[in-house]
Amino acid sequence: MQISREQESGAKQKLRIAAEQLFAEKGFEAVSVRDITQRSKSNVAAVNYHFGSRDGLVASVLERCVAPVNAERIARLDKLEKKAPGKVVALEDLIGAFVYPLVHGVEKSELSENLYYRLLGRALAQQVDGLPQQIEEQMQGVMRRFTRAFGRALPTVSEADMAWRIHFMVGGVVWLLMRQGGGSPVVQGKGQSVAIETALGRLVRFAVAGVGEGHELDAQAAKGPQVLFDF
Amino acid sequence: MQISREQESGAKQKLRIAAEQLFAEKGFEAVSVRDITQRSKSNVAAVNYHFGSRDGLVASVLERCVAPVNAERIARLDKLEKKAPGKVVALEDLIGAFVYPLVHGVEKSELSENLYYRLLGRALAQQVDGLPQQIEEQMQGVMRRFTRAFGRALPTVSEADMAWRIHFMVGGVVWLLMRQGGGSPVVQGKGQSVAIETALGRLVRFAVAGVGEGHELDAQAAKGPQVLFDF
DNA sequence: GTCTATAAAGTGATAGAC
DNA sequence: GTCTATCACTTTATAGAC
Repeated sequence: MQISREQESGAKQKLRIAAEQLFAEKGFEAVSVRDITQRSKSNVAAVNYHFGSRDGLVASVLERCVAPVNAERIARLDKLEKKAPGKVVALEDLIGAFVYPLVHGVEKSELSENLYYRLLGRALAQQVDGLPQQIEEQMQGVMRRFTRAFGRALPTVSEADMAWRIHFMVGGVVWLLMRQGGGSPVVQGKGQSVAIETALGRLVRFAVAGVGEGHELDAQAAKGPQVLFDF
Repeated sequence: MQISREQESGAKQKLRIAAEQLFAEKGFEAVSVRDITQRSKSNVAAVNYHFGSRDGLVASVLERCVAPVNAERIARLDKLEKKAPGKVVALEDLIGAFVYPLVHGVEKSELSENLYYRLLGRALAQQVDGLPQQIEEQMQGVMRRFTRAFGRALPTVSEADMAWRIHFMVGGVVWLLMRQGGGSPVVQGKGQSVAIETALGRLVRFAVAGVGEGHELDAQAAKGPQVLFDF
């Protein structure tokens, strides 16, 4: 039976889901083709038939994971910039547009919430070892657009400084995702597990303060370089 | 020849250095025993002789990497708390005590700066998949002590909220380390590579703002819950 | 499309010579 | 301590039957 371009056969889907689960649990390097075909109850040749190779499957999972997040980020940023043309988009709105799309794919995913976030975190962390070129370029495009928008929101912050602040924010995002899926609550002590929306809300507050650091003071008294925290 | 407890034989050291390099480059999962013995120009049995197993070598590298950082963190925190007994240690000093020890081991390391930070970042990120129990416990002890100290510095912030803020700060640390060692500059655009001290300084500023978020306002007008950034 | 069988190379670990 | 040879097993990938 012919299947439309957007769909995948049942066997292919079963394969992909098993792969996503295992990658989320153990990481992309620590899972063999046999682990995947065993869990999806298919045979060892299936991965190569449907995805060309193990690497092809990994790339496919990475793309399905990351691309929708980036698309949603751009869509939200577009909307914000169109809503008030010529005006500056507020910092908290920009950070929200960058952070909240992370929950966008969870409903469509066949994985549990925890596993989904863990997978997404691992996928984003793969930037360290290099993502497939296509995703890498998409990622760079997103970062460029957001860096520019952040720069407009905080004109007194230098481009290099802004890039670092965004970098630290991204670190918070990736770390939150990777550990959110750990099964055990992240917060020590009384720690109970917490919904991702709550955690993302806290992250946005944190990032607004960190990224906007010193800016409200520059704005109220824009007279040369501020040396508020000097150490 | 007998060697003292603190030293390691030349062969063992060569093995460890090669392992550290390869782990930093490719990650702990993606390096085989043979990769390591080839680079260190020893034989395949050497790893098992000196470290018991591949896992033993990984654990040894993780410990040599992480333990000194944690020890230095505790030492600095001790010093800060002893300097002004009964008084509250300032937030920026606490964050400095948590962050700056990360550069403590680079001089003693035989690795290049970039590789060293990449290795340290990967080691810290291993918390996601579980560190050896000993290190895990040490890590938890450090986090507990710092969380308490942070709580004293910012008494208006709830324990759970504080844990999350520290969590995001840690994310920034891990991400910075993992990407600092990427070879290519982290900062896009004009991006030139930057000394770790500069980057850590920026991270500290970011974290002081993020962790202390809303606190200066609570302090100047401590009248019930603040809803400054509500979205 | 699905599956078995198998190729070809790689894996961690170890016995035993030196 | 060092090294070679080798074991027992796993790895990705593919040829070819159905």
